[in-house]
Formats: sequence, C-alpha cells, structure tokens
Amino acid sequence: MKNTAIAKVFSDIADLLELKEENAFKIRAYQKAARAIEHYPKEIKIMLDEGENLRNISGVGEAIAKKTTELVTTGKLGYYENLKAEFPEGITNLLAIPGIGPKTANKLSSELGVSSVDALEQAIHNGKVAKVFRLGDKTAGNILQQIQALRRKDQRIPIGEALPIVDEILGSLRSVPGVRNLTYAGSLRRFRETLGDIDLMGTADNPKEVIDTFVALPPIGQVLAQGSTKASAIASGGLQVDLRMVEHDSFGSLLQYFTGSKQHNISLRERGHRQGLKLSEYGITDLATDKLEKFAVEEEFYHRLGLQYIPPELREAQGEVERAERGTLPTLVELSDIKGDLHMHTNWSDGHNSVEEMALAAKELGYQYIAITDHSGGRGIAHGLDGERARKQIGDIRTLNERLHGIHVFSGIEVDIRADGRLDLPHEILSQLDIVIGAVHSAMNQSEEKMTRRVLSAIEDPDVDIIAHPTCRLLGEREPVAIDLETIIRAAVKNNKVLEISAMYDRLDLNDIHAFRARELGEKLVIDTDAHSTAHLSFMKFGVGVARRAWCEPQHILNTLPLEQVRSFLSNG
DNA sequence: GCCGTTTTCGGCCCGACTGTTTTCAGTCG
Repeated sequence: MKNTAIAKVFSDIADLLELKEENAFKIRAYQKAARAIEHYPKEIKIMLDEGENLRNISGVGEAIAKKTTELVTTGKLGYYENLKAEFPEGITNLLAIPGIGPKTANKLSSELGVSSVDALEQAIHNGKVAKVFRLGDKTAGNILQQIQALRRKDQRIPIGEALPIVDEILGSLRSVPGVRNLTYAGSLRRFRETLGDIDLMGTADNPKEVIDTFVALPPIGQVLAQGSTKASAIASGGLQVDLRMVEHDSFGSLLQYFTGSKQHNISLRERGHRQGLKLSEYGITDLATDKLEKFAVEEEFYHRLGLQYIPPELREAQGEVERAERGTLPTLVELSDIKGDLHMHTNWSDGHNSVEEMALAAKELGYQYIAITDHSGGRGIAHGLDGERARKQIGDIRTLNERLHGIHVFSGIEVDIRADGRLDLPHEILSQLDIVIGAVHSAMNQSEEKMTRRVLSAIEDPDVDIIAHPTCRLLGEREPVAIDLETIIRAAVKNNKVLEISAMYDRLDLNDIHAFRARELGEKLVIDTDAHSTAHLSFMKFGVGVARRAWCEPQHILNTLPLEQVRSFLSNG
C-alpha cells in the first residue's frame, strides 16, 4: 500500500470524525498525519520492512502509528470500517462542496435524509434546503452554484500553463505608474506542479488604478469581484486570479501569509506562540506588550522569529522551520547554476529544430553544453534513429563541434527500454555515443514487478547513463506506471547511474517527493527539458523548481557541473 | 490524537466573511 493510499484513509477518517463532531484537535491530528504521510519521501511499507519507527514522521504518534501498521500489513483498518458504518454512504462527498461543513452536512442528512450531491441538488430545487433552520434562500442558492461549479470544474492547472499567463499579467501591471513590489504568492510561488488558483500581491501609490488596469487586461475574462484594493477574475484557461493590493509597510508579512503553505504557517505560529508572539498576516504582536510590529520585507519577518529566511519551495511543513532555527537550511540549486541540458530532440526524430539551432539556442541561454538525444528506432511514430542514422548523426555532430564556439554538443540517444527490458539498439552503436538515456515508452500497463525488472535491466546495462521520466506520468492525462521506485533508486545509486527530473511541465518526473527520496539515498540527479524545439529549452525552470522542492543543492545535480567535469563523468560512467 | 525551552497533562494558529438572526455560528484560507 502506497503512502498516498494510506494518507487518503486518514483524511477520510478526519472527515468522518468531523461529521461526528469529535474533538476538533483530534480531527486536526488526523489531517496533519494524513498530510505528513502523503508527502513523506520514504514509503511506509519500506519503513515497516526495515523495522523503522513510524513515529519518526512528525504528526504520527502512538495511535496513528499502530493504525498505519494495521492498515499496511492487513490492507484494512478496523477503526476506519467501523467509523464508515456509522454514516450513510457518500455523505462525506457533501463536505467537498465549498460552504458545507460538518454541521450543515449533518443537518442535511438528519433533517432531509440527504446524503449525496445529487439528492442535495434535488432538495434545493424542491425548496427544502432553504427551510432548514439557519439556512435560507441565499445559502441554498450558493450551495447550488457551488455544486454546479464543482461539476464543471477543471482539474488543477499545470504550473507550465499558468506561469506564462501570470507573467503576461504581471508584465502589464508593472507598467502602471506608482507600482511597487508586484509578485505572485500561493502555490505558484512555492512552485507546486499544479495550481488551483493564482494569488497576486503588490503595493502601489494608487492601488485602484492597478485594480482597474488588471480587470481590463486581455487575458482576463469574467470579473468575479472588484473593489478598491482587491479583485478576482477568471483568466484564459479557466484560471482564477486574485489580485490584492496592500499597505506598503505590511507587504512582507502579507506576502509571507499568502505564500503559505497553510501547514507551514501553522508551524510558524505554533512556534511563535511558545515565544510569546502572535503571528498574523499583519505582522507579529508581542503578547507581553500587545504591540504590533509590521514587516515591509519578508526576510525580516523570518529573522524576527529567530529563523533563517526560508525559500518558498521549502514551506511545506517538512521540517524546514526546525532547520531554519538551527541555521542549517540547504543552499538550494538555482536556475543560474545549470550549465547545460542533456536531453533534447531534433528534426532527426520528432523535434522541430536542427542540431545546430538547438545548440545556438542553448548557447544563448548561457549553457556550456547540450546533449542531442533523439529517439531510437523502436518508436516508428517518432521517426527514431536506427544504427545507421545514429552513426551518421555522430559524424555530423563531430563536424558541427568543430565549427561551434562556446558550446559543446554531446552525441546521445534516448533509447527505448523494450517491454522485456532489452534496449532498442545494440551495444556496438550505444558504445559510440557520449550519452545514453534509457526510457520506457510502451507497454506501460505492465505489473509493478515486471516494470521494475524492466527498468532495472536498463540501469544495470553498462551503456546506459541516465534513466528518463521514470514513472512515465503525464499530468492530467496519464497516471504514473506501477514501478518500485525505492528499488530503482537504490540500483541507480549502486550502478552510478543518474535519474532524471524531466522539466517538461506536463511530466515533472521524478516529482518533488521522489526526487527528495533519491537525494536522501545519495542518488545523483539531472534536470533536463526533453525539449522538442528551441522554445522548450526555457522549461528548465520548472525542473529546477522540482529540485528545489526536493531540497537539492547544486552538488546533487549533474548538469550544474562545468563541461570538463560532465565529460569526465560520462566517459567514466 | 499529538507533543514538550512552562508541561507526560493541558494545551493545541489566526482573522475575515457570510448569512442568518437580533448576537453569532459556520466556514474558509
């Protein structure tokens, strides 16, 4: 049983306890444990196999550790089954409707016998909901709207689709006279892989002018609300964007507050509380004197608490507050540390540009090297290279390198790992290439055992240097394949092979949690774009975001090394 | 149910909004 599945059970338990109107802190404890388990880099199953104490996970105590063990070893949890039996099936679905909490859900269930979203919709139409005590016409109407919104609600939007829209909006707003400090907050600032909505914040001499400009921008469609300091609107792609203009002297604490995560802020406040400080979006209040201290700059907010500045990507309540307290936060890898891109395609296979165009575009980005890694022949559809064309390309690239200055092109291939684990090209070809990336592109519904064995055989092949997009997931389109990543990572470490973080924004594979675990186990990672055109080279920032969320420093990332060191790594590998 | 620079017991983040009711409960972020 995977951590995500375990987390789901505890989150369900929290919902059921809410309906039961149990002690609110007990509910929070289950929610907190669910979150901690969901984001924990090591699989619980492996912790149990290795005899590790589950209480090492912050938020997991004696009771939840015991329940987790029962759940993982037997596949079932008695406590959960009993709890579920106390309520009509489906009632927790009501809690998913914004505006409906446990009190309302219970009332609807006990007074109207409503326990499903469909039945609730029916009851609203019949006018029954509006007659329930402390509900009313307006509440009923709001619930109906939320149900309809939920039905047509798009999934969360990949960061790579949202960021260009946000950049366009911010660019336009920065040209309004008197604007200062305009930026994005929320999960976008933390560089999460998908976003529910966008929070923009800023200060300006004339906030209203900024708001008025905002709602009239081309990417903005429907305006949901507009005041003198705040506006909500729907931008292209169905993305909800909130803009909030605030007082200049509180910008730092407000940015901190709206960047989140919620759980990070709670950790900070709990800690502040122990120091006799009350934290809010307006600043820090000393409880002894009741005096509010405001913060124009976010860094100073953290320093006032006796903490190192915590980069947004780390603000997920994963121990970053404790590390900041001790002054031992990692020095995260930055986009400017990246010296090259080792995975891209050209018009030799399914890319749009020539080798030279890719090289010149990379040089423009300040890179020292790239690797051309077109597909191997097995992918008929991608016009992959057979042995003969691969040899021809090696020769062409050698000639090109003699002409190019300031950028080196490695010859490579993205070779298919076939269903049986064999590679798509023979050793005599692969051994002539500077770099060989192994990747799965077919037979993705294999069993976990088969898939793991398949990728392991590629890792153990001396010709292979890198394994690309190890879970094959496509955000919003394809679920990750079944594969035992712990085994894969350990084998990669042992064989001195590199695992890739694909910066292509619909992949981001390895994801942040997997990359975190890989780094912990001492695995070397590489961040590549898998570019199919020169424009895609700019996606590197999304991969860097994943690496930062995985607490990676430059030394964990192969392509932060200068050319000569990468060359020697590849020739030894 | 969790956790410890005041604590193995007694706390547990903070503020705002909305709709309802007539002083505030419920929900959200």
